[in-house]
Amino acid sequence: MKIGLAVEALAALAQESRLSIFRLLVQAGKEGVAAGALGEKLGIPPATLSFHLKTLTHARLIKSRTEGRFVIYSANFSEMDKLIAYLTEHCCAGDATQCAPINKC
Amino acid sequence: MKIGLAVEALAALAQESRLSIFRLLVQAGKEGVAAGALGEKLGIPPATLSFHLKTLTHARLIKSRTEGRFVIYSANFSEMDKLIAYLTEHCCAGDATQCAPINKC
DNA sequence: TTAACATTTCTATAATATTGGAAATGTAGA
DNA sequence: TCTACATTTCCAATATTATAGAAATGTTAA
Repeated sequence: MKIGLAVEALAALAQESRLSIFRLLVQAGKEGVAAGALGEKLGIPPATLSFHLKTLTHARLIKSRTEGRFVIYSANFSEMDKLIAYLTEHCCAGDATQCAPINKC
Repeated sequence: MKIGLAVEALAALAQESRLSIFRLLVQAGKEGVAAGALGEKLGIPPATLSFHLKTLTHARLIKSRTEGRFVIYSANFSEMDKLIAYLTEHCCAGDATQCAPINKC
């Protein structure tokens, strides 16, 4: 992963509404959640929600598919894992015993 | 972890200089690196570096100790792990087989 | 094709973050 | 104490981001 993409992903998550959206989608799994349902659950007006969804999508953290009139969003798990790997890369000068364990997803 | 702290940590990492500083410290391990050495390695002027170190410290992602005239910074590994756990919490509606594995530190 | 609905784009305003020079602070050795 | 050095604070200019109303777009069902 290149630093620019990591910064973009972190910036996308560094905002309360977007972090809530992302975590909700992580918890929802592959099936995802419709845009409207997200907005209703989080109390975010349509235009604002759309702005945040675009930001998360551009950062590759979420993806969407269209089903009829609905746009269903879901987390991009492999990109999340890449980001985490980037943060922990070459941790502790190679001495893994120094590092606390990371919970598996 | 509360969402406000997670947002603060992510915002701290969502900036190229700070992400570089953090990764350098993650890779350095417990011993850490002096402020000046960080600035020199990354080509960041003192005032700017100090601003970024303060931001990372306030977000609890790094910590410092004083040794003579030097201030030695090091990564706060347990806080990093908490942040990662917060992002992946309750992943995939409890179906762990849906999720890609996360590399251990 | 018309009406209802879901979502996005456009736009302006308000709020927040980044940068680095200059000065201040604190530490150590002579 | 005096001087050199490491780091931080102060400050102002500049850049970036968040918000949400209104209008536009696209989809479905009757």
